[in-house]
Amino acid sequence: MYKVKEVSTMVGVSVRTLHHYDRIGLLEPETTTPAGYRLYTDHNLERLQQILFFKEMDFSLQEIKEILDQPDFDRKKTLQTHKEVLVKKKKRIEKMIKTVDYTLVSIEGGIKMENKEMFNGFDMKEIEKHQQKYAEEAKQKFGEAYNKTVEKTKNYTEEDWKNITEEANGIYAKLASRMEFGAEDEQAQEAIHEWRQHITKYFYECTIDTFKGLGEMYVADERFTKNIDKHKKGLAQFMKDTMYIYCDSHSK
Amino acid sequence: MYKVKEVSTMVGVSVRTLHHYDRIGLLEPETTTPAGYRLYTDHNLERLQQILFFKEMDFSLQEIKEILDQPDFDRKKTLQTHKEVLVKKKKRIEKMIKTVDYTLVSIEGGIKMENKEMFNGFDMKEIEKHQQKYAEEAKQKFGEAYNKTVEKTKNYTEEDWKNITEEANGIYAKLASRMEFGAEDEQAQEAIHEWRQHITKYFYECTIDTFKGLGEMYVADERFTKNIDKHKKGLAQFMKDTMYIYCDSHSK
DNA sequence: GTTGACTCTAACCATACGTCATAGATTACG
DNA sequence: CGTAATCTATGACGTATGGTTAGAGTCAAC
Repeated sequence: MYKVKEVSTMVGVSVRTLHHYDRIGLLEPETTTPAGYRLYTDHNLERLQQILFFKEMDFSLQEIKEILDQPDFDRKKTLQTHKEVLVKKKKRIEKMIKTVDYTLVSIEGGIKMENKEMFNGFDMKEIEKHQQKYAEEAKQKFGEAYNKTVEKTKNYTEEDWKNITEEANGIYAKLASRMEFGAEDEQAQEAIHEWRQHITKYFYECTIDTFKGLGEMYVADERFTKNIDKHKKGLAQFMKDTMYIYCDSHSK
Repeated sequence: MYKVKEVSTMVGVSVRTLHHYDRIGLLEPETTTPAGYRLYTDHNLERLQQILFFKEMDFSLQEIKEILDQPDFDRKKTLQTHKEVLVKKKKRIEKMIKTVDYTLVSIEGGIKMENKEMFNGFDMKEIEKHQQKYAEEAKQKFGEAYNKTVEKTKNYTEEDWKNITEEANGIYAKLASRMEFGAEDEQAQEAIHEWRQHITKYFYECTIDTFKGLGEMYVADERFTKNIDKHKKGLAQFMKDTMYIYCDSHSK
């Protein structure tokens, strides 16, 4: 049980923010002392992490509340939708940068910029319309099945997790031991097949396409790479190669 | 003289916004009727355009007020500073997109993401610190010379502008007439030299580097291209090439 | 028992307007 | 000229996310 200050320094949010989240019902502490002190559990902290994640993604607190409170919510679709918004924002910022560049060159080069041209790149209303559209769509999807994806893992016990982790580690070890024989090594291919079965069994149906994309992610995103290379240096790259061969020979 | 509704539809802002800008002293109408109706002049509209420009650039209304009211303000530096903020924002969004991608793949591939990793890419506080730093710097620069750049052209009369435009058109015509002879044509080189002199005389000291950058902008930014090609199709490209040769032979 | 660190609630502040509500002004039309 | 429709004005409340006091109670240490 943590008091506000502790949570505050641990997670990096202000005490006021915790008060605020409590008031709007976004994050209520598990219990309070007789004196009214808020006491947060680890469970509360987890929710706070989730809140911060979606906040980083630029969801509003209201939206986050709806997302987290509605157990039937499809996180995946929401994230995909949200990604489109982000891409649009990025494009808008790129346009802003371009316009600033243009303005700077204009100042330097003495070109008189007509006001109309100055605004050429922008169409805020269009952008806002899009954002609204996406927001509405996202809200409509709020009623859909949340745990199609997440519920599956949500109900795993500590015991389950231990087993899953052990199995995974076994596969990692097998793969690591075959690194010297190259990605086409038969036993490596067997192991990588096991890996796909593992994912499908415990997490999500892992199609060939998904599996291939996953492999690419292993080396493209350092957070994956670092995690995997904990077992053996270079394993991430090896897994990617092996997965590539595997997918190639399994795709029709 | 335009009434609120007219301005509103002309420029595309709400009446309420005009009221607001009036109240905070950002944009006060030239006069009012005895009945209190706001009457805006063309001059007011120009200021409104400027306001919208800076707003698009994500300046706050307060900042815009300071920028526009302080005649000793260096727009160029402010824009440069601001550009850095934009670039940072862009990078942040890119990270957000990456994290969303990561999360999606994680969901699909069944990788359990540790919370700490989930936040790997982010350091909001750092970003905010930077933004604040830039904002402060920008504010400090607010006292500096505004019209080092802009005042020069600000005092030009209609007559001046007519002459400048005529001279510019002459140079454009000369260049257009030499397009068939290629960028190294002597007369083209002469004309492009005149163009640089023209810019330096009427607008801003145009160094070789600036001139070269300007030339690139002519083809890289369609707003420039379109403007220039009004005189003759392909002129922008030709000017860029000619400027390139010119700068090459004049550098050092 | 006193001090210092921590906690609580309440309330005001800021952004950039949207959204009424109420009332006066202007314009169009018959 | 009378009336309706349209436009305008001010005023005030609401929104979102907390920051920032302010006054007061709580807790642990010395």
